[in-house]
Amino acid sequence: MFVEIFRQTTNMITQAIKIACSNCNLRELCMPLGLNVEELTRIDELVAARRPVKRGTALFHSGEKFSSLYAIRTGFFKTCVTTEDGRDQVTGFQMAGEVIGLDGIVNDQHTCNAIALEDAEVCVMPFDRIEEISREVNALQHHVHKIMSREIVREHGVMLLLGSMRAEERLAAFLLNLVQRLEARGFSKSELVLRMTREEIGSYLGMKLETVSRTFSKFAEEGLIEVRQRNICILDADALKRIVNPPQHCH
Amino acid sequence: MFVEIFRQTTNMITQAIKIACSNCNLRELCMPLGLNVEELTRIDELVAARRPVKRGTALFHSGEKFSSLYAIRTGFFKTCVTTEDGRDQVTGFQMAGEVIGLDGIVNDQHTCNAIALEDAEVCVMPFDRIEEISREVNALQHHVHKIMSREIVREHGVMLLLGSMRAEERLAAFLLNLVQRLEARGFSKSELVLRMTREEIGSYLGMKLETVSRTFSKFAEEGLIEVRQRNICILDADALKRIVNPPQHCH
DNA sequence: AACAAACCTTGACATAAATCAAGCTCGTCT
DNA sequence: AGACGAGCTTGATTTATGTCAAGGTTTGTT
Repeated sequence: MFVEIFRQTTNMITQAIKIACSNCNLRELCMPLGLNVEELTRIDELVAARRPVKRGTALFHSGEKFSSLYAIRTGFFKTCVTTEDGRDQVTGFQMAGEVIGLDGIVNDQHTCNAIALEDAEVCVMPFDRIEEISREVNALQHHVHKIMSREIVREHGVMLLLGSMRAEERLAAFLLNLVQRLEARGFSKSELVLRMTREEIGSYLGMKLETVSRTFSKFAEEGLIEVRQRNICILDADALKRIVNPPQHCH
Repeated sequence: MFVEIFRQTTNMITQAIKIACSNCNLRELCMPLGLNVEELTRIDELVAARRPVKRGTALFHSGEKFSSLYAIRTGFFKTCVTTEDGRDQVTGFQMAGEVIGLDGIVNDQHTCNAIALEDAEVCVMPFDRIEEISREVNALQHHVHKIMSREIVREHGVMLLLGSMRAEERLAAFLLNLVQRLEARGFSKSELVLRMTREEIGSYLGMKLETVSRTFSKFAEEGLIEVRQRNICILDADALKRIVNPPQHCH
């Protein structure tokens, strides 16, 4: 009996601690900075629940009713859109601290699928609650706007990549972007483990998996990277940067 | 003296009428629906000014400080991003009732250029005012979120197009999208005048201007459209749709 | 341990689109 | 009116990437 109560109590405490953004080490990634205590308390009400997502399963599907945004706590996701005729386009890869589900707001239903590429956990933030608290906490309001604007700008970058770069440039840009985001999360800036297949990379970058593979091999031959399956080691980041942004000729 | 006062008075009235969203025939395109009188009054405070933009000139440039969103009243814009090495990517074409400038929110400066493709006029909506009124008018708050979400979803569509479609499919999708938006504004669903060059279309669709031109010619030969310079007449919209979404085989 | 299923790599060949080049059309400026 | 320039079309050729195919590696399962 006593043991049971103890267990319940610690569970409740654990829950309370687990759910609170104010205690979350990812807070600086998904929440606004410089909040006072009162505002922090309000923010803690944002997250209704945590939800685990098993590798290979969907956090949400295209067509599903939209109700919440999700902040990734752990794990790695891809989002992809599918056409009627079965074409599939990966629209992004998301990691801890990033927010997904923004596509669902406009028509109150999701327009893409979010698939976990490894076992993951997300914070479920009901959107009506976000809007409610946004009205009171200005910093949150602006933060939401920034997150959406950031996604728009990111997609501009992808359009540039897809619309005007060649395969090598795309893959170099992709790798640099990944390590840069991983570095911001405290990981190495030279070693990384790809969580996605060559085919998923290819879909994102608008090229076939064989071309992805060949381009990896080419980079490896040239000594820019080391490839062992999904383990990539970046040996010459500057060279990759030069591939993305060829230095100008002065004529 | 009397004449002067009269002139000033009518000017003020004209200004008041011109500026008010509540009197604007585009309101249903850029503003939320179903507002009460009180809310409408608040909304009218959103637009600080009208601003004319001459053909070929920029509404804003990449790098410029962000302060406002712009609702297009008349005219036609393109937005484009430029890389250090001079590559240029058109990220969108915008027409009356659409809102531009969302890219500037995240870093407080614009990340793309907005160029008028014909003489235009925009409503200047200072963003801090938008945020302020959003806190009071829930419908506006949600509307802003929807506009941003819509842009994200639109860009997903462009990524699909750039990442997985062939030249003909891209151009067909482009034409169908244009007439669909024009139709929503009361224009013909079969005739349209392109406001942009073949090169700008090509930049948007990730292909060269020659390929755009050839593909137009091919569609014309096949009787799907009629092309006379920038005047396009859509003769067989269904065929264009079939190009974008090839009908499924039943195996 | 053996096997299967994904996933990845590499080669040979095919092709869509880019590039290069020439000439045309239309609007506009002198 | 004539000339110029921007924009467009079309042809010939090249090239980057896709396609098809075979075999290799890793991981997970019975």
